[in-house]
Amino acid sequence: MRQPPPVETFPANTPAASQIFTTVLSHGPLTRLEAARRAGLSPAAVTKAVKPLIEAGYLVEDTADEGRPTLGRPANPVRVDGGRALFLGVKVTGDEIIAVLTDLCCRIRADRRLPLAGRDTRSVLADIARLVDELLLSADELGSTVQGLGIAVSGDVDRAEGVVRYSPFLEWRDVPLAELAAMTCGLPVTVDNDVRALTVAEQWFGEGVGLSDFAVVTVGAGIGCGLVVHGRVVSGAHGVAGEIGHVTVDPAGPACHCGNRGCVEAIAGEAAIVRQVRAATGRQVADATEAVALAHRAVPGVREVYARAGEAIGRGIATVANLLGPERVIISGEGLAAHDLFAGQIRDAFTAAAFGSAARCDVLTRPLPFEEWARGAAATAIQSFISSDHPQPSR
Amino acid sequence: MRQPPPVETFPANTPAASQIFTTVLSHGPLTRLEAARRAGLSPAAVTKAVKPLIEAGYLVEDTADEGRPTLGRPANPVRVDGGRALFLGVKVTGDEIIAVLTDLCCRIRADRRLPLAGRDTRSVLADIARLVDELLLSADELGSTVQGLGIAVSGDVDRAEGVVRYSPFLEWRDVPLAELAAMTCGLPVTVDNDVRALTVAEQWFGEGVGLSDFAVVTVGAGIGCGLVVHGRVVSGAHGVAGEIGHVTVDPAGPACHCGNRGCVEAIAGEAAIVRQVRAATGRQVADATEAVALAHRAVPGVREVYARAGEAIGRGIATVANLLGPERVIISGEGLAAHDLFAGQIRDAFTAAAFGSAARCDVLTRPLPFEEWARGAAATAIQSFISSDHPQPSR
DNA sequence: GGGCTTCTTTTCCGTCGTCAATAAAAGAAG
DNA sequence: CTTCTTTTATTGACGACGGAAAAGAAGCCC
Repeated sequence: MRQPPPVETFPANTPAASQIFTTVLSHGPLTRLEAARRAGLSPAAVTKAVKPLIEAGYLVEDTADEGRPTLGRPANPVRVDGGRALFLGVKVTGDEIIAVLTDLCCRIRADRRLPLAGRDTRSVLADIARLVDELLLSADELGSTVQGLGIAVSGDVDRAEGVVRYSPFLEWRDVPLAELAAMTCGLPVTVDNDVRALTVAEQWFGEGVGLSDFAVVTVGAGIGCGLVVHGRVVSGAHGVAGEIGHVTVDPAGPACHCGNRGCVEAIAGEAAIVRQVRAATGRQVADATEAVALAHRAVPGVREVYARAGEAIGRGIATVANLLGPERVIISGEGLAAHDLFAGQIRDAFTAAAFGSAARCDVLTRPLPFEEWARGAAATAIQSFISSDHPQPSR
Repeated sequence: MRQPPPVETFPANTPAASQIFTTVLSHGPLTRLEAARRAGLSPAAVTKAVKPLIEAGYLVEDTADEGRPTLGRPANPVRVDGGRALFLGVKVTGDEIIAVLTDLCCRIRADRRLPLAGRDTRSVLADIARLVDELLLSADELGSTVQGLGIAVSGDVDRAEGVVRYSPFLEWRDVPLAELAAMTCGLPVTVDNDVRALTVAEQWFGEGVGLSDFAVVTVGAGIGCGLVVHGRVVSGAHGVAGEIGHVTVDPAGPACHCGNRGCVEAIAGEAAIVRQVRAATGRQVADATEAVALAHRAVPGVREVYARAGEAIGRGIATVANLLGPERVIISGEGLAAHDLFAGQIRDAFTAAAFGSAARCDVLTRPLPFEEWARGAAATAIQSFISSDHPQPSR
């Protein structure tokens, strides 16, 4: 195994410094005055926080002198130097591992995929280590060092403890993944639920920037949901939240693997759609791609399946909006390949079922390449790095 | 109009002091060491925070020396002196006003009810003023002074601005109620949504004490829901949240006044139940009380109506649990008069529809006398008083 | 080159909370 | 009856942090 570089500590000890850095990270180049206003702090505090960050190379002065007002001393915006530090993000599914190398601004610099050799902890860890090694080489070529590794797993994950409590796809229970991976890779490791990781990425680097209340809904094999309330990602008292996939939208609907009937996932999940398309056409349909193709060829009955799926998703989103009143809902996921097939139904069902001001919620779709999941994992690593609450690799 | 007493300022300027006071308020008598542990502060901080609070009379040393361990210096617990300050809580419905006088510990000391003379702002304000005056007299008899007034109104309320954005029952739009009432009564006024006010009361003085994630579901004329996430009451980006009443539980269900079908409220709201009981029995049924009576007399078809209502409520609660993963759900409201008629169904439907760990959520029912709504309003006033973010009466 | 405006930095200061040492209040031991 | 032990509370020194205000800096305009 390659020896990873020594890990630095981030020179933002105080809450204010951390907050200012995050503000600049999310809102791009900012003058000190603007940063102060955005973070609700005094300009003096910004100067004090920024200085060590510039000295350490995490921030740089931006000499973009355009659109400057003609009067007064020119502003001196600062921005994050993305190349200053690199991070790894790994998404583990039931079949494969997707890994990305990102910079500090969470831009993807390299990526790798690897089919899963086996689902036992040992095998998965070995596969992760292999991809990590490859990406560490890419990092060397970029002339920067990797400061953390984020791993995203679907299921019940305790981020604080770095433990995968239960993963249905991997059939894992109480696996201390952060500790294990830290020992294997020699990097600080953050482990989180995949949808929450994606939500963090949206919150810091995507369409959730600056919003204190929003939701991310992922449409794919499952239907997931990440929630941000009061500016924080919701984890629930028992580590599980955002199970929009198992919100009942039709008590008379099809049975779901969860034991209930008419869950969103039982109508709009990938498996459910494939099953319904098969039933409607009487043809062999292997996967979602084929189902979409049939729909686009206007095979009778297929579009109706997607319409029903869109309706279920729209109702689910309306439920979230009615309960939490988010400012925005970001719909994402592999399932958006079929976007044109149900976008209208999502919108209609949402509008119909959203109550009062909840309808003012902004619903947008955002196509999501699969690497995005891994990028989410990297975002959690960046978050941990900045908050300096890294679980130290214990070896 | 009686001259109300001058308003004091609460001697807990620092966040830590405020937090320690709140901790003692919610958790009853606490030794300084315990309070420190609970609030996550040093014992020294507690001593410093407690001293001025004792001097000002808000805290008193409790000399309850029972169950003391036999060794070491005896602990010296402190508790809040409820009688030190009084508060008024007013709940305004479409028909009447309920007002309570509480002490600092939010114990009800006196209460009044008054049918609404009219629904226009002027008339309602006059009625509020009348009840406030009466209760200020009671306050004099108790030998303490009133430090704030809380008003709870159903609908879309902006607490920070003290404005009722929209109240369907009163047909109000953008009424600056806090300012108006402050001028009329000469007290600091806090205005909040009624369900949120009740949630605050549960959070500080009820079954939500010590929980960072829980929900309050009210069953009555409407079905409401207050949410606490990350220890804070959720208000939503547009001021509306917790609309569990308009979560769809059966797309084939009865039409709701909100324009949708199969909302929880359209099945389990008071009006819906009365309508269904009428249809099932063919009898004249005036209100919920009669409907409950019919059910208790085992009139055919009536119990089924309640069973359906319980199922709808249970599903709604399961939806909340699936999305937010609260630690507890507190079911409350006037509708609980029919508690025995649907408690079983609520529980069954919840268990069936709750996914994974969400089912570990603790669902409890809590009968709620109508004054409790007004007590919730008082709780918001207490909260404002302690946080010292009182909107000053501007006159 | 002053004057003006706006952004940034510096210096000083008050606040707050922790640390570590000390005091206090018992019962237990001798 | 004194001293020790144990636990709780208080004190005072200290350091960190962020704000206020004033000074400095860097342009444009005349």
